[in-house]
Amino acid sequence: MTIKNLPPCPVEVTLSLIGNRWKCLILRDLLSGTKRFGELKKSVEGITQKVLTSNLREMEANNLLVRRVYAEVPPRVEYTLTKTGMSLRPILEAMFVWGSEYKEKNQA
Amino acid sequence: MTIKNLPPCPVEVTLSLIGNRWKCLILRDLLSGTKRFGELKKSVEGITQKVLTSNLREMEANNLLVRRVYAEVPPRVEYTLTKTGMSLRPILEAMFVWGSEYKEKNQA
DNA sequence: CGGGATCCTAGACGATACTG
DNA sequence: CAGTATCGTCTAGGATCCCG
Repeated sequence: MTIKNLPPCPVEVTLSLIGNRWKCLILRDLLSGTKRFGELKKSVEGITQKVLTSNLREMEANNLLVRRVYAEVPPRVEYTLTKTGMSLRPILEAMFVWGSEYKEKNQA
Repeated sequence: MTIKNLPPCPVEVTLSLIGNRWKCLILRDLLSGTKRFGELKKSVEGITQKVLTSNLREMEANNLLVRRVYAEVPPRVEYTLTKTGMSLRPILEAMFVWGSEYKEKNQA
């Protein structure tokens, strides 16, 4: 998926950028602020480093987040949402709200 | 994914039910009202009947839609969102809004 | 028309080892 | 610590055929 040549339907545009489980969860965890690679690996339950890396790279390429490398030993790499990435918050919030209500109804 | 035993995080709950491209698109097309199988197959661009069927079955099992079969020849099968399915509208709307803005910025 | 049954493939994902 | 590299697995999805 190039950053150009987007689908005609806006919903599909969104799906092409965050239309997978992992990206949504990464997004969820970065909305509260900058995080290191290792922190994300812990908070995004069940993800492997390979998959985490590839998803982060794609999101970086799509301008949803920035990757900042610090020349230290041991190395430190931090990920921060861009303004564009931050603007996805309403979607995640809607998902949070709906999920909460669904849980309440179907599990309580 | 059983309807019980939901993930702790509400966002993950939502993802477990509509966390794939096809379900979101099916949802998008059913929000405007009841549709027949063949109509969905056309409007959900690129989906095969097998994948459409399996996704519809899962969404039915999760109580997001109802399947109504009419004893006619040729057969007619209609799909309608339940109240729960309808309640996902805000998520899809948020995706629509974000996708529109992203397109405008990155393609215009 | 709306599937079910079958077979097959690509790509997503996991596991492990290695490194600057 | 945060990766890259390699290999293996597995399943979502595609293609095709058939049927009530």
